[in-house]
Amino acid sequence: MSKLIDAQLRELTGYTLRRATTSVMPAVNRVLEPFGLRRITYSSLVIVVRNPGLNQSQLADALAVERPNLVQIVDEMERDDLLSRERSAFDRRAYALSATEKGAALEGEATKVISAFEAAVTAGLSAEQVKTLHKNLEIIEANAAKLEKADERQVQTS
Amino acid sequence: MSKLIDAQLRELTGYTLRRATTSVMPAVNRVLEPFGLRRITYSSLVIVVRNPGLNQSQLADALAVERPNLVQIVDEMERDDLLSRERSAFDRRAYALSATEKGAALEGEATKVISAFEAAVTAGLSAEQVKTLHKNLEIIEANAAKLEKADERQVQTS
DNA sequence: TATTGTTATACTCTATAACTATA
DNA sequence: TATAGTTATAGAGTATAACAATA
Repeated sequence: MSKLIDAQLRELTGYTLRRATTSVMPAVNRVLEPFGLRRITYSSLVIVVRNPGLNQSQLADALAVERPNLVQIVDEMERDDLLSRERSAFDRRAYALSATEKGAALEGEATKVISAFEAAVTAGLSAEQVKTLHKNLEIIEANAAKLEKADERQVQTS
Repeated sequence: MSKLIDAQLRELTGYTLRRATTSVMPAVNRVLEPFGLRRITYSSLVIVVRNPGLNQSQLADALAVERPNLVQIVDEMERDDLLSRERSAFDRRAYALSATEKGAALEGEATKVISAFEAAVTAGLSAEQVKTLHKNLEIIEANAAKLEKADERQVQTS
């Protein structure tokens, strides 16, 4: 019954996207909870492990998070001894971020479980279908970003 | 540069989904703003127009919104004269929701603009590719919901 | 002048407990 | 006992303005 009620909305990419995200996010949180991680701290850890020395602005940019909001995220991870802030030798305004041993180890363990979760959440889809899905989602992400940019320009000049 | 930094995360459905949603939602909001609507009120309006007489619990269920959170949404739409609450003849606890003339007209206008937005946000994808995308997103939504349900059972019995 | 990190703040979304009136 | 709608509330997530230190 309720599956038919929103039939028209199911034709909309925005709605379908939102429904899938709302369903998946709490599930991801549950997977990460035993590691003391949440989505944003796990994502940060993955990036810092693979890009040691990057600064907070670069991390915020990579994750599409506002700089002010990243501060408390990095605070939390530093407190949990997952990463460290060191003043950059080149630019004393910036902090060079790097994962601690504990952080790198935790990332490895969490990634194993995330991979298993990934398999479960994409059950019924082939590897190629998943790849296509990701590609198409990135196209949509870029399209929407372009629309927003155009809209901002319009607001500024009007 | 920053496109490569999160390469590993881009392999994850949860991450790619989240990024696309975060990009699309503000764009949808901008499209609806001139109509005095936000995503949830537009979605509610579409459903009520096509399912007149349904009650708030049914609407909340269809939209995957918690009942308490729907109250203020319906309040807002009633205040804006988009829909009306009438005590159900069959069950005096429930309200039968129906769109006002103004609400129905607004839904029609907003849907036209949303359709144009839909085309812009799926630019580069064929109608069939979009259809497949929606189908696969629904599979993922269902997979995640199943995982959450299983997890809840585990918590209850442990 | 511009940028890095920061503080303060506010708004939206989401979730839960507990109440009332009906069933 | 259970359900429909409601109130109150709290926690995430997200966004902006403004500041000090440094470039």
